[in-house]
Amino acid sequence: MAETGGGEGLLFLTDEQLRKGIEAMFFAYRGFTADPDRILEGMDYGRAHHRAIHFVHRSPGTTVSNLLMILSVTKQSLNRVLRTLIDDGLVRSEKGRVDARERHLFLTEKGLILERELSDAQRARMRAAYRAAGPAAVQGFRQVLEAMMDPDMRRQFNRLKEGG
Amino acid sequence: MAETGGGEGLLFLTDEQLRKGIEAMFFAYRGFTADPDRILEGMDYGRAHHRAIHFVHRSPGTTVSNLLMILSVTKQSLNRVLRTLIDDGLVRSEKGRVDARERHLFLTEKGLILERELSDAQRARMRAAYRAAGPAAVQGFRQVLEAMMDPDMRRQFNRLKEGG
DNA sequence: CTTGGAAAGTCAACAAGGCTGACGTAAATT
DNA sequence: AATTTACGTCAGCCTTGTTGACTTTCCAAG
Repeated sequence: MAETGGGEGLLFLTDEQLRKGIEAMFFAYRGFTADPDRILEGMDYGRAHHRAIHFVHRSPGTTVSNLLMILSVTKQSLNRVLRTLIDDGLVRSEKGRVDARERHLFLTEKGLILERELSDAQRARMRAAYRAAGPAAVQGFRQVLEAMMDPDMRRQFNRLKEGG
Repeated sequence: MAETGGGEGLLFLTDEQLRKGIEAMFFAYRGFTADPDRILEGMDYGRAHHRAIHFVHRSPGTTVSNLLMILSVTKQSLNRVLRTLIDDGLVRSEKGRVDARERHLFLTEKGLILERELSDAQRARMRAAYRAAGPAAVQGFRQVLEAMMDPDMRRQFNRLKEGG
């Protein structure tokens, strides 16, 4: 808990420990995406669609440029994904009332159904991991992840945490 | 620490908490790969080359099929990456002595130099995150990540932890 | 009112890195 | 001798990222 003053307290910072952490991130991230990937294969969608669906669901009415910042991709990349989701009736794009240049994005009923299926799967794995590790571990998990983000992303992350 | 028996102890398993964890993984993984990506852009290499270099360095003399299991890609994908690394003199491929069908992979001097540059950058970020979060958090981080892996990958991960 | 710039959409072309399928070769195993 | 294993390679396809150029729409400032 307290700042470890002595030498032995820093054993968790050895190169070997760090390497284990790096490999853990690598293998865990695969598990993290495995279930949604499985659901999406066969449909015409991929991980990029999942991400768009997630963040539109997360912040209904968000704009395209907002989404661009969060996802850190080019508008061409995002547009290709968004185009198919809109054409397939999963996402609704609504011209802004205050600023008509902006497009506000929402999930349709159909979109909500897929979102639910994807996030149920992903949450189930997360829940199992959380339960297995316990609440104290979860807190540590969150702390390390947050510290690992780029400052810009940490800001995005914390904005999402608070605001709707 | 102990198994939380009551209801309040399970607050960390709410959908909202799980969603935060999911988004934390998403943003953190970007940070995790950002530094090596930056180093590799401009060279003819990408994240796939980094992964190959990492695990060859990790287990010198490992075979191609071994690497295939760890990376979970097809031999065609791996071969494309390995081919360029061998041609560029970063990786050495050695015919097996006991089983001459196998190829054992090693980093050359040149390969070790790039590996060092990449892993220094990635470890620096990891170290900063670990230091900021503290040893208790790091332990929790590792526990949750390990619980999140697919069983096969967890086996790979733990095999790497022990064996050279 | 005009003009500059921001937000969005679109077309085209390209690259990385996944994938499948098919085929070949050398070496080990049966 | 026949089969299986480990590896390499050719060809082609898909997703998802990239640049660059161009248009439309619209807000806001001059």
